[in-house]
Amino acid sequence: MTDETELPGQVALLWGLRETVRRGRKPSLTVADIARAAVEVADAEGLAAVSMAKVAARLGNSTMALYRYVKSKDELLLLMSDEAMAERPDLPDGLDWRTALTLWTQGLLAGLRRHPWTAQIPISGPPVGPNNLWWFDRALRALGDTGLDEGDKVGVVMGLITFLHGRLRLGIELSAGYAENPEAFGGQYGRALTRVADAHRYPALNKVIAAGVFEGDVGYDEEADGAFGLGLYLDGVAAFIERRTVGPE
Amino acid sequence: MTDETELPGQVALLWGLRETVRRGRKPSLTVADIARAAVEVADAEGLAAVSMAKVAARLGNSTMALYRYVKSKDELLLLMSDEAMAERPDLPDGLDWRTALTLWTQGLLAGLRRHPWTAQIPISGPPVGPNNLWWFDRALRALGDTGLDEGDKVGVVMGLITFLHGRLRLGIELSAGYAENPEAFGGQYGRALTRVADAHRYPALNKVIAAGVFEGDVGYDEEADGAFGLGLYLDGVAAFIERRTVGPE
DNA sequence: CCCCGATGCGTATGGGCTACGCTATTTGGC
DNA sequence: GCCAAATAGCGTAGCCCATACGCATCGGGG
Repeated sequence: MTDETELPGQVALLWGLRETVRRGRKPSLTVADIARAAVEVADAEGLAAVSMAKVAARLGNSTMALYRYVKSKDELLLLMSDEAMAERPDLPDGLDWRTALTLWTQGLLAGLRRHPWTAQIPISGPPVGPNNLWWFDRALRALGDTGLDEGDKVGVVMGLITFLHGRLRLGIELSAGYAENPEAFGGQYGRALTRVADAHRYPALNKVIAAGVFEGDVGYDEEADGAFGLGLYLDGVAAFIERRTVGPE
Repeated sequence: MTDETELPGQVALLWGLRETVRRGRKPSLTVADIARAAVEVADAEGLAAVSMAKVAARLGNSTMALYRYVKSKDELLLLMSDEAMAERPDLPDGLDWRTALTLWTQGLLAGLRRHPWTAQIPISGPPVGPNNLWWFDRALRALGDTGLDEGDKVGVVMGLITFLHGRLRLGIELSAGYAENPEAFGGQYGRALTRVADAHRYPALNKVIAAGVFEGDVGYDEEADGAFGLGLYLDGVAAFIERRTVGPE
């Protein structure tokens, strides 16, 4: 029971733990090279443009050479989703939990904005890559001195991550769509809705439209919602911490 | 300015507003038929299995026939993402906002659990389909008598939807992965982490592991997080409503 | 009754993933 | 020094996919 529980292959892959080899031709690539090249393609041309052939070409190898490093394209996608979070900002220690989590969120979102395609990669399991775990650890650390027990900390962080994944999809993906196709938004949006959503069946929606909320651009104001939705969640966390630390102990 | 501002083609498609035709052969399908068939395929075999050929076969038509109704596969995906929310539960009126939003959330999540692939469809614009707008309207209605102004209501609902999208990805997609591949989770998860995440670089994470939070199954407890994360957000909303209605007016 | 216009669809093109087997390269053991 | 084993690199080919194009087919208006 000391050591050799076999690691799930994908975990080993993410951490670069390949058995040191003796015989045979030397590898000309590393798994990390491949992940980086794939991320570059996705950043430049979108996730749909990531093909084994294109990634291989960027590395100066043939398509099939990649399969010596990666079992399938799905494995490559897994690598990419860890590589996308590779940029780790400086997060100073010793801040109060709310400031720390706000900075953490901003840092994470900044990274995700650089790789908006992460939202399109299906999630196949809990986080196991080194970069994902680093972010997880830093969020837990921010809650270090709140007096919450470890299980509650995980709950709070999971909730926050949950929120951010939604933010990624709605905010970032939506603004990417906006950048590509502004005429679908703009004043047209509210006007199209009135044409189609009659007041009888959608009363609350029509009240919003009548109040002019959708006038002008609907480009999803990052700043506003970032402060808004996240702020509300953190308010809830604050209330939770108070409840927990006043009650027991 | 009375009427004929051209609707964006995709909006017309979603609402079934095609010009009534006079001459020519009769269509054997409707756009709704196609959307339904595509949803059935995705439910049964996953989004990746949705191909024009498979959808057409299920309808007894040839592949190319679909292109008389839909310009591209992307348009079909748009139709699917509205069709996936077609089931509209009874949401009683006259509840307080918090109960109403909780019920709303549960109803929405129940639908999404039946169509977990929705998380993988890229978002290309604001909601325009009839079903999406129905859900939007009902959430706004739940906030009807809170005294918030219309813009704030939209903010709260957007935040909630943001949260739910994350929930969809992390909760639902993750449990789908769990169902397919339980051995990647289970007790193995915590154990794999200790093998790989050394205590020096991930101190907060290791404290959590040491506390036994990851013992047993990590199947992402739907109930727990549903109440947990959502509850925290709603607590924040409650504080917000209080602030807003006490301050002005 | 005929013909215009719309639908249905067969074919072809260009791309994608990946199984398979051959070649090239490296090194451990003798 | 040399061989054999082990490994990397990759060309080929099979299969599936989205979709452009052109022709066959149908149905109602004149």
